[in-house]
Amino acid sequence: MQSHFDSLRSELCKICRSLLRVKKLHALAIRSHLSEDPFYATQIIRQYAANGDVKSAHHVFDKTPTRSVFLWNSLIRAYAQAHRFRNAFDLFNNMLTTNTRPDNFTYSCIIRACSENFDCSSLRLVHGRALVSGLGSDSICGSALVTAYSKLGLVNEASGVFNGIPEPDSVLWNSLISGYGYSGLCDKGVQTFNAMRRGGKKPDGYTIVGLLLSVADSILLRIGHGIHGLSLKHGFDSNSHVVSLLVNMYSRCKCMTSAYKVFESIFQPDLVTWSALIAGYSQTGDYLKALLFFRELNMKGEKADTILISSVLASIAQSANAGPGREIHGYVLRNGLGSDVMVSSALVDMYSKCGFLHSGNRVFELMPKQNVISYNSIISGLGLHGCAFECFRMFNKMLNKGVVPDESTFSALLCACCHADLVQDGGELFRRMKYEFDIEPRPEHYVYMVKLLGSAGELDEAYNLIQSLPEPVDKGILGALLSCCNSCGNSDLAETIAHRLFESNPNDNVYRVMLSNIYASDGRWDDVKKMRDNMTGDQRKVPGLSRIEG
DNA sequence: GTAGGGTTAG
Repeated sequence: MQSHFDSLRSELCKICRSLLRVKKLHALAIRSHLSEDPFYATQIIRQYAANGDVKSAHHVFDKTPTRSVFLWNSLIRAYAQAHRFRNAFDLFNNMLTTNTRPDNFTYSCIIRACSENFDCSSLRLVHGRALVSGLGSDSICGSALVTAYSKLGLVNEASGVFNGIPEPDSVLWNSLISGYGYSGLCDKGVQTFNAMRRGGKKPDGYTIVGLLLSVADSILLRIGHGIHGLSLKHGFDSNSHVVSLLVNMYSRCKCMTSAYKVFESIFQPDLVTWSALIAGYSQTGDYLKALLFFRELNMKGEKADTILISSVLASIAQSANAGPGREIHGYVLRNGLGSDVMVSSALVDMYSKCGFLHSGNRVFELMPKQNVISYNSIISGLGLHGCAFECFRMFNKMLNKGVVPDESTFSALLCACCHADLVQDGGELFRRMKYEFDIEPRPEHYVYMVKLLGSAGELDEAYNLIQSLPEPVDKGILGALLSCCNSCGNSDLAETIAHRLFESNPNDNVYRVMLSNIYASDGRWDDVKKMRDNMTGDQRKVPGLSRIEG
């Protein structure tokens, strides 16, 4: 405990020393009559901003009578980096009323702020102003625009900006490649990369990262291998961004052997790379390895941060063994991370999935501020424990607090209705989701509705719901109805649904097994045999193993 | 001006 306080005190001292240095520098500039010089004032603003003291930075700005474009840019950037977007925009608007014209760096800073604030209309407005100012073919402004549009999901607009710039530099090429990466457009990314090479531009670490971003499925593993080869060829394998993304790419492709090989090849992996490996094991279901590597990291004396702790808690939730979760909860409290919304939400989920709903509830109630994810975690936990009416109360509390529900909130609520067989409540929530909250139902919402209707014996209603959907209907939704036909003993409807599933999933024997079971319960043994004879491949089941940890 | 890890949806 003592060493923990020592380390906190040392961190605090470092911050104070750094801020003290800036204040001393500022005082010195005042004494030397340099504080009103825009050059020195800009440097001091930057130093205050780097130490998180935007108020003092603004004070220096106010006291500087001659305001250069650098001075304006430094304060706008200070506000943008502190996520105080309103202040940054106001300052930008004030700047427009002065004789100091914003330059390409002012625009790029404010463009980035628009995308970080998910403010598409302001982005378009700023883009228009940049064009009027004659910055339409400026690479610096252009790369910020390409990135901003891509991050808001408007990749076509991003490529429009790119095409408007006659001689793109490497940064602009990289911005477009990353834009396709964020959008999951792997082919487009590779095409742009080839065009970049034809244009005589050399790839760098940013290029490789941009390309790797879209490789998120094992179908694309061949392309991932190719990009990996390219990064080795160009010597980017020691670039920490490239390395962590390679680990992440192999994890997303469910190829943990390769992910580990990359990790193992690095001399000193940083926290992000450790985190990518641990999250990879966690997300591919290998929670034991995830925990093992978390312990190894701790043994090295490295400090885990909130992102890493959240990943590890997700692993523990899968393991359904609260012991290590409690240990990590202790670590969280000792390190003052208990007020972090991401960590607390992961704790709520971990406790409820490990069977300790009360502990999860307590963490939830002690959170200084809850967001949509924390509410989703507690609603899901309550639903999992069969407390449907508690879920509804929590949902109302969430609405009263002004927290806007999302798709996952309704997944958790509908799931709770399924657990408690509340058909009418489920139907009402499904309607509210669509019409009151304007959320388009996703396949899992239909799965819950079909399960709800089916388990209440309302198979026709469930079938009508499916018939209202455009083709191709998700196999999970059809599978849910097939399963309900089994419990209700409706073999006619089961045949119709099963044949739709056979057509779209000819190699998936699970639906043949389901239909044959329905035939069996009807005593239609000839049909059972036919169905079993139609199966492909090896049908032997691997025996399951269970374990309970005390 | 461009790049990396994250919590909920059983």
